[in-house]
Amino acid sequence: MNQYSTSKKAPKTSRGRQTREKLVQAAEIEFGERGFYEAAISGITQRAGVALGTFYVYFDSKEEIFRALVEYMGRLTRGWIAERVAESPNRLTAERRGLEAFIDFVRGHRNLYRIVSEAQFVAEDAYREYYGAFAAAYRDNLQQAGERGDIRDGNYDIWSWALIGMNVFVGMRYAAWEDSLSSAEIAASITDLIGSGMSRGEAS
Amino acid sequence: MNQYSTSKKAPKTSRGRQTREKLVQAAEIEFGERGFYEAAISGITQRAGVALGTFYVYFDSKEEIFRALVEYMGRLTRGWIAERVAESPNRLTAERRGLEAFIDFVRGHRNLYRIVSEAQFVAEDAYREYYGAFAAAYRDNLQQAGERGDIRDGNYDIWSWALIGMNVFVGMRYAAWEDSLSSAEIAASITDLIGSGMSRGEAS
DNA sequence: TTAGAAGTTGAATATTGATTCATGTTTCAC
DNA sequence: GTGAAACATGAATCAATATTCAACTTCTAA
Repeated sequence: MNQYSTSKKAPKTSRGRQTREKLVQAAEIEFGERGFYEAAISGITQRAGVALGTFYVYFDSKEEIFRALVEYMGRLTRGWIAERVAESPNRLTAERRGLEAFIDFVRGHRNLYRIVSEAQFVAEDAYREYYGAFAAAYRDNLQQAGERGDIRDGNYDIWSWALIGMNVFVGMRYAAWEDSLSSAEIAASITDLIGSGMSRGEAS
Repeated sequence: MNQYSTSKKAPKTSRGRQTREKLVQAAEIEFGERGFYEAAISGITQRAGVALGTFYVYFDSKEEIFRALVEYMGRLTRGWIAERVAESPNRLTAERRGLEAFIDFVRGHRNLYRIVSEAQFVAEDAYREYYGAFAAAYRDNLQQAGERGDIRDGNYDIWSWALIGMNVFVGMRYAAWEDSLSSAEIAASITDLIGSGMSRGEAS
Protein backbone atom coordinates (compact mmCIF):
# COMPACT_ATOMS: atom_id res chain seq x y z
CA MET A 1 0.00 0.00 0.00
CA ASN A 2 1.56 3.27 -1.11
CA GLN A 3 0.36 6.83 -1.37
CA TYR A 4 -1.53 6.06 -4.59
CA SER A 5 -3.60 3.53 -2.64
CA THR A 6 -6.09 1.72 -4.80
CA SER A 7 -5.68 3.58 -8.07
CA LYS A 8 -5.03 1.67 -11.27
CA LYS A 9 -3.51 4.82 -12.63
CA ALA A 10 -0.32 5.21 -10.64
CA PRO A 11 2.35 7.05 -12.63
CA LYS A 12 5.22 4.91 -13.85
CA THR A 13 7.91 7.51 -14.48
CA SER A 14 9.17 10.51 -12.58
CA ARG A 15 7.66 12.77 -15.20
CA GLY A 16 4.31 11.18 -14.45
CA ARG A 17 4.80 11.49 -10.70
CA GLN A 18 5.55 15.17 -11.11
CA THR A 19 2.42 15.79 -13.13
CA ARG A 20 0.29 13.92 -10.63
CA GLU A 21 1.84 15.89 -7.79
CA LYS A 22 1.12 19.17 -9.62
CA LEU A 23 -2.49 18.11 -9.97
CA VAL A 24 -2.88 17.34 -6.27
CA GLN A 25 -1.36 20.66 -5.28
CA ALA A 26 -3.56 22.51 -7.74
CA ALA A 27 -6.52 20.63 -6.30
CA GLU A 28 -5.67 21.90 -2.82
CA ILE A 29 -6.17 25.43 -4.09
CA GLU A 30 -9.14 24.80 -6.35
CA PHE A 31 -11.09 22.70 -3.81
CA GLY A 32 -10.06 25.00 -1.00
CA GLU A 33 -11.23 28.14 -2.74
CA ARG A 34 -14.36 26.85 -4.40
CA GLY A 35 -15.42 23.75 -2.50
CA PHE A 36 -15.84 20.34 -4.04
CA TYR A 37 -18.86 20.99 -6.20
CA GLU A 38 -18.00 24.44 -7.44
CA ALA A 39 -14.48 23.34 -8.20
CA ALA A 40 -13.98 22.43 -11.84
CA ILE A 41 -11.62 19.81 -13.20
CA SER A 42 -10.70 22.39 -15.80
CA GLY A 43 -9.83 24.74 -12.93
CA ILE A 44 -7.48 22.16 -11.49
CA THR A 45 -5.79 21.40 -14.81
CA GLN A 46 -5.40 25.10 -15.60
CA ARG A 47 -3.77 25.77 -12.25
CA ALA A 48 -1.53 22.77 -12.79
CA GLY A 49 -0.68 23.96 -16.30
CA VAL A 50 -1.74 20.78 -18.09
CA ALA A 51 -4.56 19.93 -20.47
CA LEU A 52 -7.96 18.76 -19.33
CA GLY A 53 -7.49 15.22 -20.60
CA THR A 54 -4.31 14.79 -18.59
CA PHE A 55 -6.38 14.73 -15.45
CA TYR A 56 -7.96 11.43 -16.41
CA VAL A 57 -4.59 9.86 -16.96
CA TYR A 58 -4.05 9.96 -13.20
CA PHE A 59 -7.48 9.99 -11.65
CA ASP A 60 -10.68 8.16 -12.45
CA SER A 61 -12.90 10.92 -11.21
CA LYS A 62 -13.21 14.19 -9.38
CA GLU A 63 -13.99 12.25 -6.24
CA GLU A 64 -10.82 10.21 -6.49
CA ILE A 65 -8.50 13.21 -6.53
CA PHE A 66 -10.43 14.65 -3.64
CA ARG A 67 -9.84 11.52 -1.57
CA ALA A 68 -6.17 11.61 -2.53
CA LEU A 69 -6.03 15.22 -1.41
CA VAL A 70 -7.60 14.51 1.97
CA GLU A 71 -5.09 11.73 2.61
CA TYR A 72 -2.27 13.98 1.45
CA MET A 73 -3.30 16.76 3.80
CA GLY A 74 -3.61 14.31 6.68
CA ARG A 75 -0.12 12.95 6.14
CA LEU A 76 1.26 16.46 5.80
CA THR A 77 -0.41 17.71 8.98
CA ARG A 78 0.49 14.74 11.14
CA GLY A 79 4.05 14.78 9.88
CA TRP A 80 4.45 18.47 10.60
CA ILE A 81 3.07 18.18 14.12
CA ALA A 82 4.93 14.97 15.00
CA GLU A 83 8.18 16.61 14.04
CA ARG A 84 7.63 19.59 16.29
CA VAL A 85 6.31 17.57 19.21
CA ALA A 86 9.08 14.97 19.19
CA GLU A 87 11.08 14.56 22.36
CA SER A 88 8.94 16.73 24.55
CA PRO A 89 9.83 16.33 28.25
CA ASN A 90 6.21 15.67 29.27
CA ARG A 91 2.71 15.35 27.90
CA LEU A 92 1.64 18.88 28.72
CA THR A 93 4.58 20.33 26.87
CA ALA A 94 3.75 18.05 23.96
CA GLU A 95 0.19 19.38 24.00
CA ARG A 96 1.42 22.94 23.93
CA ARG A 97 3.88 22.32 21.13
CA GLY A 98 1.32 20.32 19.20
CA LEU A 99 -1.25 23.09 19.25
CA GLU A 100 1.36 25.67 18.35
CA ALA A 101 2.48 23.56 15.43
CA PHE A 102 -1.09 22.98 14.33
CA ILE A 103 -1.92 26.68 14.39
CA ASP A 104 1.17 27.48 12.38
CA PHE A 105 0.27 24.76 9.92
CA VAL A 106 -3.23 26.11 9.47
CA ARG A 107 -1.86 29.58 8.87
CA GLY A 108 0.15 28.13 6.00
CA HIS A 109 -2.79 26.07 4.70
CA ARG A 110 -5.88 28.20 5.04
CA ASN A 111 -7.93 25.77 3.03
CA LEU A 112 -7.43 22.84 5.36
CA TYR A 113 -10.76 23.24 7.11
CA ARG A 114 -12.88 23.60 4.03
CA ILE A 115 -11.30 20.58 2.42
CA VAL A 116 -11.40 18.30 5.39
CA SER A 117 -14.89 19.13 6.47
CA GLU A 118 -16.31 18.82 3.01
CA ALA A 119 -14.97 15.28 3.01
CA GLN A 120 -17.88 14.45 5.28
CA PHE A 121 -20.20 14.28 2.29
CA VAL A 122 -17.90 13.70 -0.58
CA ALA A 123 -15.93 10.88 0.98
CA GLU A 124 -17.14 10.11 4.46
CA ASP A 125 -14.77 7.19 4.91
CA ALA A 126 -11.79 9.42 4.10
CA TYR A 127 -13.09 11.91 6.64
CA ARG A 128 -13.39 9.31 9.37
CA GLU A 129 -9.97 7.99 8.58
CA TYR A 130 -8.53 11.47 8.69
CA TYR A 131 -9.64 12.11 12.25
CA GLY A 132 -9.42 8.45 13.19
CA ALA A 133 -5.69 8.52 12.45
CA PHE A 134 -5.26 11.59 14.65
CA ALA A 135 -7.31 10.04 17.43
CA ALA A 136 -5.39 6.76 17.36
CA ALA A 137 -2.05 8.54 17.60
CA TYR A 138 -3.36 10.76 20.36
CA ARG A 139 -4.70 7.85 22.35
CA ASP A 140 -1.36 6.05 22.17
CA ASN A 141 0.45 9.13 23.37
CA LEU A 142 -1.92 9.56 26.29
CA GLN A 143 -1.60 5.88 27.12
CA GLN A 144 2.17 6.10 27.27
CA ALA A 145 2.05 9.28 29.30
CA GLY A 146 -0.39 7.57 31.66
CA GLU A 147 1.92 4.58 32.07
CA ARG A 148 4.84 6.90 32.82
CA GLY A 149 2.72 8.50 35.51
CA ASP A 150 2.89 11.74 33.58
CA ILE A 151 -0.87 12.30 33.55
CA ARG A 152 -3.88 11.16 35.54
CA ASP A 153 -5.98 8.17 34.68
CA GLY A 154 -9.02 8.71 32.52
CA ASN A 155 -10.86 7.40 29.51
CA TYR A 156 -8.14 8.18 27.01
CA ASP A 157 -10.31 7.30 24.03
CA ILE A 158 -12.82 9.93 24.92
CA TRP A 159 -10.12 12.37 25.98
CA SER A 160 -8.41 12.03 22.60
CA TRP A 161 -11.48 13.11 20.71
CA ALA A 162 -12.05 15.94 23.13
CA LEU A 163 -8.50 17.20 22.74
CA ILE A 164 -8.65 16.95 18.96
CA GLY A 165 -11.88 18.92 18.99
CA MET A 166 -10.27 21.64 21.09
CA ASN A 167 -7.35 21.90 18.72
CA VAL A 168 -9.57 21.95 15.66
CA PHE A 169 -11.93 24.60 16.93
CA VAL A 170 -9.30 26.82 18.45
CA GLY A 171 -7.37 26.52 15.20
CA MET A 172 -10.41 27.42 13.18
CA ARG A 173 -11.26 30.46 15.25
CA TYR A 174 -7.76 31.78 15.91
CA ALA A 175 -5.81 30.64 12.89
CA ALA A 176 -8.12 30.13 9.94
CA TRP A 177 -10.47 33.02 10.71
CA GLU A 178 -8.24 35.51 12.43
CA ASP A 179 -4.64 35.64 13.40
CA SER A 180 -4.18 38.51 15.79
CA LEU A 181 -2.94 36.23 18.57
CA SER A 182 0.34 34.36 18.36
CA SER A 183 0.27 30.60 18.34
CA ALA A 184 2.28 30.64 21.57
CA GLU A 185 -0.28 32.76 23.42
CA ILE A 186 -3.15 30.58 22.34
CA ALA A 187 -1.37 27.35 23.12
CA ALA A 188 -0.43 28.66 26.57
CA SER A 189 -4.03 29.44 27.41
CA ILE A 190 -5.20 26.02 26.29
CA THR A 191 -2.39 24.21 28.03
CA ASP A 192 -3.36 25.98 31.20
CA LEU A 193 -6.95 24.78 30.80
CA ILE A 194 -6.24 21.15 30.06
CA GLY A 195 -3.34 20.96 32.47
CA SER A 196 -5.13 22.10 35.61
CA GLY A 197 -8.79 22.21 34.63
CA MET A 198 -11.14 25.02 35.30
CA SER A 199 -12.09 24.26 38.89
CA ARG A 200 -10.51 26.24 41.68
CA GLY A 201 -8.18 24.17 43.80
CA GLU A 202 -10.14 24.29 47.06
CA ALA A 203 -11.31 20.66 47.18
CA SER A 204 -8.20 18.88 45.90
CA MET B 1 -35.85 40.95 12.79
CA ASN B 2 -37.76 37.71 12.99
CA GLN B 3 -37.04 34.13 12.05
CA TYR B 4 -37.63 34.92 8.38
CA SER B 5 -34.80 37.42 8.58
CA THR B 6 -34.23 39.25 5.32
CA SER B 7 -36.63 37.37 3.07
CA LYS B 8 -39.15 39.26 0.99
CA LYS B 9 -41.22 36.12 0.90
CA ALA B 10 -42.38 35.74 4.46
CA PRO B 11 -45.75 33.97 4.65
CA LYS B 12 -48.72 36.17 5.54
CA THR B 13 -51.21 33.60 6.73
CA SER B 14 -51.03 30.61 9.02
CA ARG B 15 -51.55 28.33 6.03
CA GLY B 16 -48.44 29.86 4.49
CA ARG B 17 -46.46 29.55 7.68
CA GLN B 18 -47.33 25.87 7.86
CA THR B 19 -46.20 25.24 4.32
CA ARG B 20 -42.95 27.06 4.90
CA GLU B 21 -42.35 25.09 8.07
CA LYS B 22 -42.98 21.82 6.23
CA LEU B 23 -40.40 22.85 3.65
CA VAL B 24 -37.74 23.62 6.25
CA GLN B 25 -38.31 20.32 8.01
CA ALA B 26 -38.18 18.44 4.72
CA ALA B 27 -34.97 20.31 3.94
CA GLU B 28 -33.41 19.05 7.17
CA ILE B 29 -33.83 15.50 5.91
CA GLU B 30 -32.97 16.11 2.27
CA PHE B 31 -29.86 18.21 2.96
CA GLY B 32 -28.86 15.92 5.81
CA GLU B 33 -29.06 12.78 3.74
CA ARG B 34 -27.69 14.03 0.46
CA GLY B 35 -25.65 17.12 1.23
CA PHE B 36 -26.31 20.55 -0.24
CA TYR B 37 -25.34 19.88 -3.81
CA GLU B 38 -26.82 16.44 -4.21
CA ALA B 39 -30.00 17.56 -2.54
CA ALA B 40 -32.73 18.45 -5.04
CA ILE B 41 -35.40 21.08 -4.60
CA SER B 42 -37.77 18.51 -6.02
CA GLY B 43 -36.65 16.16 -3.23
CA ILE B 44 -37.53 18.79 -0.65
CA THR B 45 -40.93 19.55 -2.15
CA GLN B 46 -41.77 15.85 -2.50
CA ARG B 47 -40.91 15.19 1.13
CA ALA B 48 -42.95 18.20 2.13
CA GLY B 49 -45.84 17.04 -0.04
CA VAL B 50 -46.12 20.21 -2.12
CA ALA B 51 -45.45 21.00 -5.75
CA LEU B 52 -42.08 22.15 -7.05
CA GLY B 53 -43.22 25.68 -7.76
CA THR B 54 -44.44 26.16 -4.21
CA PHE B 55 -40.83 26.20 -3.07
CA TYR B 56 -40.24 29.50 -4.83
CA VAL B 57 -43.20 31.07 -3.14
CA TYR B 58 -41.22 31.00 0.11
CA PHE B 59 -37.57 30.96 -0.86
CA ASP B 60 -35.60 32.76 -3.52
CA SER B 61 -33.10 29.97 -3.96
CA LYS B 62 -31.71 26.70 -2.72
CA GLU B 63 -29.12 28.66 -0.79
CA GLU B 64 -31.72 30.71 1.02
CA ILE B 65 -33.55 27.74 2.47
CA PHE B 66 -30.22 26.27 3.49
CA ARG B 67 -29.38 29.40 5.45
CA ALA B 68 -32.81 29.33 7.02
CA LEU B 69 -32.22 25.71 8.00
CA VAL B 70 -28.87 26.43 9.61
CA GLU B 71 -30.39 29.20 11.69
CA TYR B 72 -33.32 26.99 12.60
CA MET B 73 -31.03 24.19 13.75
CA GLY B 74 -28.95 26.63 15.78
CA ARG B 75 -31.99 28.00 17.58
CA LEU B 76 -33.26 24.49 18.20
CA THR B 77 -29.96 23.24 19.59
CA ARG B 78 -29.27 26.22 21.83
CA GLY B 79 -32.83 26.18 23.12
CA TRP B 80 -32.67 22.49 23.95
CA ILE B 81 -29.36 22.81 25.76
CA ALA B 82 -30.22 26.01 27.62
CA GLU B 83 -33.34 24.35 28.97
CA ARG B 84 -31.48 21.38 30.37
CA VAL B 85 -28.60 23.42 31.76
CA ALA B 86 -30.76 26.00 33.50
CA GLU B 87 -30.28 26.42 37.23
CA SER B 88 -27.23 24.26 37.56
CA PRO B 89 -25.56 24.65 40.97
CA ASN B 90 -22.12 25.32 39.48
CA ARG B 91 -20.30 25.61 36.17
CA LEU B 92 -18.95 22.09 36.11
CA THR B 93 -22.41 20.66 36.57
CA ALA B 94 -23.61 22.93 33.80
CA GLU B 95 -20.85 21.59 31.57
CA ARG B 96 -21.84 18.05 32.29
CA ARG B 97 -25.51 18.66 31.69
CA GLY B 98 -24.77 20.66 28.58
CA LEU B 99 -22.75 17.89 26.99
CA GLU B 100 -25.33 15.31 27.96
CA ALA B 101 -28.06 17.41 26.42
CA PHE B 102 -26.02 17.97 23.30
CA ILE B 103 -25.34 14.28 22.83
CA ASP B 104 -28.99 13.47 23.24
CA PHE B 105 -29.88 16.19 20.77
CA VAL B 106 -27.46 14.84 18.19
CA ARG B 107 -28.90 11.37 18.61
CA GLY B 108 -32.27 12.81 17.68
CA HIS B 109 -30.85 14.89 14.80
CA ARG B 110 -28.24 12.72 13.12
CA ASN B 111 -27.94 15.16 10.26
CA LEU B 112 -26.86 18.10 12.36
CA TYR B 113 -23.16 17.70 11.60
CA ARG B 114 -23.48 17.32 7.87
CA ILE B 115 -25.72 20.33 7.62
CA VAL B 116 -23.75 22.62 9.86
CA SER B 117 -20.37 21.80 8.47
CA GLU B 118 -21.48 22.10 4.90
CA ALA B 119 -22.51 25.63 5.75
CA GLN B 120 -18.81 26.45 5.67
CA PHE B 121 -18.92 26.62 1.88
CA VAL B 122 -22.52 27.20 1.11
CA ALA B 123 -23.06 30.03 3.56
CA GLU B 124 -19.92 30.81 5.47
CA ASP B 125 -21.47 33.74 7.32
CA ALA B 126 -24.29 31.50 8.57
CA TYR B 127 -21.67 29.01 9.72
CA ARG B 128 -19.70 31.62 11.63
CA GLU B 129 -22.85 32.95 13.20
CA TYR B 130 -23.88 29.47 14.20
CA TYR B 131 -20.76 28.84 16.25
CA GLY B 132 -20.33 32.49 17.11
CA ALA B 133 -23.68 32.42 18.89
CA PHE B 134 -22.60 29.37 20.87
CA ALA B 135 -19.26 30.93 21.72
CA ALA B 136 -20.77 34.19 22.88
CA ALA B 137 -23.19 32.41 25.18
CA TYR B 138 -20.42 30.21 26.49
CA ARG B 139 -18.12 33.12 27.17
CA ASP B 140 -20.82 34.92 29.14
CA ASN B 141 -21.44 31.84 31.24
CA LEU B 142 -17.76 31.42 31.98
CA GLN B 143 -17.48 35.09 32.81
CA GLN B 144 -20.28 34.88 35.33
CA ALA B 145 -18.89 31.70 36.83
CA GLY B 146 -15.52 33.43 37.12
CA GLU B 147 -17.04 36.41 38.88
CA ARG B 148 -18.82 34.11 41.30
CA GLY B 149 -15.47 32.50 42.06
CA ASP B 150 -16.82 29.26 40.67
CA ILE B 151 -13.95 28.70 38.25
CA ARG B 152 -10.36 29.83 37.86
CA ASP B 153 -9.27 32.82 35.85
CA GLY B 154 -8.32 32.29 32.26
CA ASN B 155 -8.82 33.58 28.76
CA TYR B 156 -12.51 32.80 28.57
CA ASP B 157 -12.73 33.67 24.89
CA ILE B 158 -10.24 31.03 23.97
CA TRP B 159 -11.63 28.60 26.50
CA SER B 160 -15.10 28.93 24.99
CA TRP B 161 -13.94 27.85 21.59
CA ALA B 162 -11.96 25.02 23.08
CA LEU B 163 -14.95 23.78 25.05
CA ILE B 164 -17.24 24.02 22.04
CA GLY B 165 -14.72 22.04 20.02
CA MET B 166 -14.63 19.34 22.66
CA ASN B 167 -18.38 19.07 22.70
CA VAL B 168 -18.63 19.01 18.93
CA PHE B 169 -16.00 16.35 18.40
CA VAL B 170 -17.06 14.14 21.25
CA GLY B 171 -20.63 14.44 20.00
CA MET B 172 -19.56 13.55 16.49
CA ARG B 173 -17.61 10.48 17.53
CA TYR B 174 -19.86 9.17 20.28
CA ALA B 175 -23.29 10.31 19.21
CA ALA B 176 -23.38 10.82 15.46
CA TRP B 177 -21.07 7.92 14.56
CA GLU B 178 -21.70 5.43 17.31
CA ASP B 179 -23.89 5.32 20.35
CA SER B 180 -22.69 2.46 22.49
CA LEU B 181 -21.88 4.76 25.41
CA SER B 182 -24.54 6.62 27.34
CA SER B 183 -24.51 10.39 27.27
CA ALA B 184 -24.02 10.34 31.05
CA GLU B 185 -20.84 8.23 30.85
CA ILE B 186 -19.33 10.40 28.18
CA ALA B 187 -20.19 13.63 29.92
CA ALA B 188 -18.74 12.33 33.17
CA SER B 189 -15.42 11.54 31.52
CA ILE B 190 -15.22 14.96 29.91
CA THR B 191 -16.30 16.78 33.04
CA ASP B 192 -13.52 15.01 34.87
CA LEU B 193 -11.01 16.19 32.27
CA ILE B 194 -12.02 19.83 32.14
CA GLY B 195 -12.72 20.03 35.84
CA SER B 196 -9.35 18.90 37.12
CA GLY B 197 -7.16 18.79 34.05
CA MET B 198 -4.89 15.98 33.06
CA SER B 199 -1.88 16.74 35.24
CA ARG B 200 -1.34 14.78 38.40
CA GLY B 201 -1.82 16.87 41.49
CA GLU B 202 1.78 16.79 42.80
CA ALA B 203 2.82 20.37 42.12
CA SER B 204 -0.30 22.40 43.03
C1' DT C 1 17.99 3.44 -34.24
C1' DT C 2 13.45 2.33 -33.18
C1' DA C 3 9.28 0.09 -31.24
C1' DG C 4 6.07 0.63 -28.05
C1' DA C 5 5.05 2.23 -23.47
C1' DA C 6 4.02 6.28 -21.05
C1' DG C 7 2.36 10.59 -21.18
C1' DT C 8 -0.41 14.65 -23.31
C1' DT C 9 -4.00 16.98 -25.76
C1' DG C 10 -8.72 19.54 -26.17
C1' DA C 11 -13.05 19.24 -28.84
C1' DA C 12 -17.36 16.78 -28.42
C1' DT C 13 -20.86 14.41 -25.66
C1' DA C 14 -24.53 13.83 -22.45
C1' DT C 15 -26.78 14.54 -18.16
C1' DT C 16 -28.73 17.05 -14.57
C1' DG C 17 -31.63 19.94 -11.86
C1' DA C 18 -32.28 25.04 -10.42
C1' DT C 19 -35.27 28.46 -11.69
C1' DT C 20 -39.17 30.64 -14.34
C1' DC C 21 -43.82 31.52 -15.43
C1' DA C 22 -48.51 31.30 -16.94
C1' DT C 23 -52.33 29.41 -15.00
C1' DG C 24 -55.41 27.60 -11.41
C1' DT C 25 -57.23 27.49 -6.53
C1' DT C 26 -58.28 29.12 -1.83
C1' DT C 27 -59.31 32.54 1.50
C1' DC C 28 -61.66 36.35 3.43
C1' DA C 29 -62.82 41.33 4.10
C1' DC C 30 -66.37 44.09 2.70
C1' DG D 1 -71.45 37.45 -3.52
C1' DT D 2 -67.29 39.47 -5.24
C1' DG D 3 -62.68 40.89 -6.01
C1' DA D 4 -58.16 40.80 -4.77
C1' DA D 5 -54.45 38.94 -2.23
C1' DA D 6 -52.21 34.86 -1.01
C1' DC D 7 -51.09 30.47 -2.13
C1' DA D 8 -50.25 26.31 -5.23
C1' DT D 9 -49.08 23.98 -9.49
C1' DG D 10 -45.70 21.44 -12.80
C1' DA D 11 -44.06 21.60 -17.63
C1' DA D 12 -40.45 23.97 -20.07
C1' DT D 13 -36.05 26.32 -20.20
C1' DC D 14 -31.15 26.52 -20.08
C1' DA D 15 -26.57 26.70 -18.40
C1' DA D 16 -22.82 24.19 -16.59
C1' DT D 17 -19.11 20.66 -16.62
C1' DA D 18 -17.59 15.74 -15.73
C1' DT D 19 -16.04 12.41 -18.61
C1' DT D 20 -14.69 10.20 -23.11
C1' DC D 21 -11.76 9.44 -26.92
C1' DA D 22 -8.92 9.34 -30.95
C1' DA D 23 -4.85 11.46 -32.36
C1' DC D 24 -0.33 13.22 -31.07
C1' DT D 25 4.37 13.64 -28.53
C1' DT D 26 8.10 12.14 -25.51
C1' DC D 27 10.89 8.80 -23.45
C1' DT D 28 13.73 4.65 -22.95
C1' DA D 29 15.47 -0.11 -23.34
C1' DA D 30 17.74 -3.08 -26.27
